[in-house]
Amino acid sequence: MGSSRPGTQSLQSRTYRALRRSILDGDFVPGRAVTIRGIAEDLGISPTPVREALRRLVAERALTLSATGRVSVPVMTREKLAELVNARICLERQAAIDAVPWITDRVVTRLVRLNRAIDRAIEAGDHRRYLVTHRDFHFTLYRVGGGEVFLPLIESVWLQISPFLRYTLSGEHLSRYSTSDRHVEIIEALERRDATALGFAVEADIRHGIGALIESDWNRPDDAAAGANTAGIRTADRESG
Amino acid sequence: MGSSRPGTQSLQSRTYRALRRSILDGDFVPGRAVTIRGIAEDLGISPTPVREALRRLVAERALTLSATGRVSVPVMTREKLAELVNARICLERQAAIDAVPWITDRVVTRLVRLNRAIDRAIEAGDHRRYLVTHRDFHFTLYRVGGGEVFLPLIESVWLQISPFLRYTLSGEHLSRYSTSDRHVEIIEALERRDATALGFAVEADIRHGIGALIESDWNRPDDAAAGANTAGIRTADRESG
DNA sequence: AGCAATTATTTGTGATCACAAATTCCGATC
DNA sequence: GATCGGAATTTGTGATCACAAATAATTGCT
Repeated sequence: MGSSRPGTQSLQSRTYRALRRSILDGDFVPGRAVTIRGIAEDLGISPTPVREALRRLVAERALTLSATGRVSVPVMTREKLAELVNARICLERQAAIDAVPWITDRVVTRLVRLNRAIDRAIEAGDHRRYLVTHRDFHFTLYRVGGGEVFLPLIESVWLQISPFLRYTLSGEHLSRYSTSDRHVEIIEALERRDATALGFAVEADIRHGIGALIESDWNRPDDAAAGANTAGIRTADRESG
Repeated sequence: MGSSRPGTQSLQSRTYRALRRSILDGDFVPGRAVTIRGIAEDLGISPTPVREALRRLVAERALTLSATGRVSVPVMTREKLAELVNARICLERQAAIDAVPWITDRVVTRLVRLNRAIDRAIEAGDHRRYLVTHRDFHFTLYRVGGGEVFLPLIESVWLQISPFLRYTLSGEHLSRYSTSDRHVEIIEALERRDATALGFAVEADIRHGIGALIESDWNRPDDAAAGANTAGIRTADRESG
C-alpha cells in the first residue's frame, strides 16, 4: 500500500526492527528519553512510522511511556530484575522442554557451533558479538519447539533485560561471569533428550548468568552516555547468524 | 498535548482499552477482519488513534496482522491452545506463588466474595458476567505480588485465549465445565499460606477449566457472526468490580 | 450459469499540519 | 550564586490528504 516497491516491508516495520536490534545489542542507555522526531530525523523519515514503532516497543515493555507520553529506556531496579529472571526461568525452561521431542542431531550440532562462537567472542572480549551469539544460542533452541506463543513472551522479557546488560557485561564482567555459563550442560541434556535435566540446566544457566549480576554495583551512572539520540541505530534489515 | 481537557487520557489509549475489553469479554469473532476506518467511524474519531490502538493489540498478540497489513481476530488451533494453556500454567503458577508472602486476610476475603460472584453468574447463566468475575478473581490474586513483569505477560496470554472462549463457554458449557473450577482449592491454599499447594491448585484450575475444552467441537462456524464491525465496542472507561 | 478479466471501492501507509502541553532556556530577583 | 518565573522551543496527539495495494463488485466471454 504505502510501500514503494512490492517486496519492501513497511517503514514502520523496518524502524521497529532497527530499534529492537539496537535495544537487544545494548545500545540504548537506561533513563534516556527517546523522541519520535529525533529518530525520524536520524532515519530521514516522517514521524508517523517512528511513532508506531515506538508504541509497539512500549507494548512489548522494551520501552516505557511516561505519564506525559514521553518514551524512554526503562531504568532497572533490583525487584524488577529479580522478577525478570523468574520470568525467564519459567518461560525458557518450558520452551526448552517443549523443544525436546523435536530435537535432531543437526540442531545439537548447530548449538555446539554457536557455543564455540560464544567462547570465541568472550576470549576476544567482543561484548557485542557475545550478546548476538548468546542470544542466537538460546533462541535457536526455543524455536525448535514451534512456539508461536512462548517465543514472543520470551522476546519481551529479553527486551526488558537487554538495556540493563550495558551496565554489567562490560570489561571484566564479560570474562568473569560469562564463562561460567551452563551451555555445556544444556547441550549434554539435549544429546540425551533428557527433558528434566534440560530444565535444570536452563534454570542454572539463567540463574548463574544474570542472577549473579543482581549483586553487582550496576546502578552507577552511565559512562558513554552523551551522544546522539539514536544510540547508533543500524538500519540493516538482515538477521545475523 | 492533543488532549482537549487536562484530565482526559489520549484517544488512542481509550480506544485501546475499549477494544481490549471487547476482546476479553468475547465480543470479537475469530477470523473476522478489523478495519481501521471501520472502528474509527464507529467511534467517531480519526483513523490515527485507532491505528495505534490496533497495532498495540497486535503487539500484545491479541490481534493478528496479515501479510497485507490487515488486522483480524486470530483463529484458534489446537496446538496454539495447548501452548497457551502451558503458558498460563507456568506464568500464573509463578505469579500466584510470588503473591503468597503478601497475602492478607483482607485479600482472601475479597477472593471469597469474588468466588461467590462467579457462582452466582454461573447459576444465572450470565456468560459475560462470568467472564468478568472470573477474570477479576485471577488478576486480583496475581496483582498482590506486585508484578510489573508477570502481569503484562499473563494479560497477553489471556487476550489470546479470550476470543476463543466465545466458541466454548456458551450455553451448556458454562454450567458443565465452570462449576468444576478449583477456586476453592486456591482459596484454601491461600488461607494456609501454602505456596506449593497453591501452585498445584492454580495449575489444576487452568488445566481443568480451559484444558478440558481442547476436546470440544469448537471449530464450528460462528452463530452470531453477521453484524456491525464493532462487535459491540463499549467506550466506557471505568474498570468493573 | 460458471468463470475469468476488468473496473470500482475499500483499506493501510506515510507525510504534513495545527494545536496544546510539556520541557528547556534565560534572565530577573533575592 | 541559587532559585523562581516567564518566554521560546520541543514534543506528542490527532486530523487530513495523497497514494498504491488489496479486496470487492461487475462486466464480458464461453
